[in-house]
Amino acid sequence: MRADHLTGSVRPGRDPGDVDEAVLDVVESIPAGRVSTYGAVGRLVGVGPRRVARALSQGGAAVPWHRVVRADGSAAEPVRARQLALLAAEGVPVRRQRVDLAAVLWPDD
DNA sequence: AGCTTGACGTAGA
DNA sequence: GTCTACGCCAAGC
Repeated sequence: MRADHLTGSVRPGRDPGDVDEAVLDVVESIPAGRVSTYGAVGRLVGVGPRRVARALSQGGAAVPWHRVVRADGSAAEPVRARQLALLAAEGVPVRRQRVDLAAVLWPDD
């Protein structure tokens, strides 16, 4: 349980921590060799894409964050080079710094 | 309290 | 095909 000691208490339904947890859980479930997008993950979890990005920048170290790219297949700038390298190492088709989402987008089936 | 920033997305030029 | 503008939503100052 979350002891929200001081900060404006918790509201029923979804605590921020739970949302982040849900996002990380989805990202963790992305199969190797497949790639998803911030928007797709956000849709599965029920939050906006920026919330997904925020969650990854925060606790992405614990999940395969490199399997999440932008809607157009490009990688976020702060991690661009590293992400593309990791994806290429998994056999993900990358064309001129953009992932071929048509081939590896998850979920798609 | 308001303003700025950010691992985004979509639409229009 | 690329670039710009605007919307979203939460965190940080």
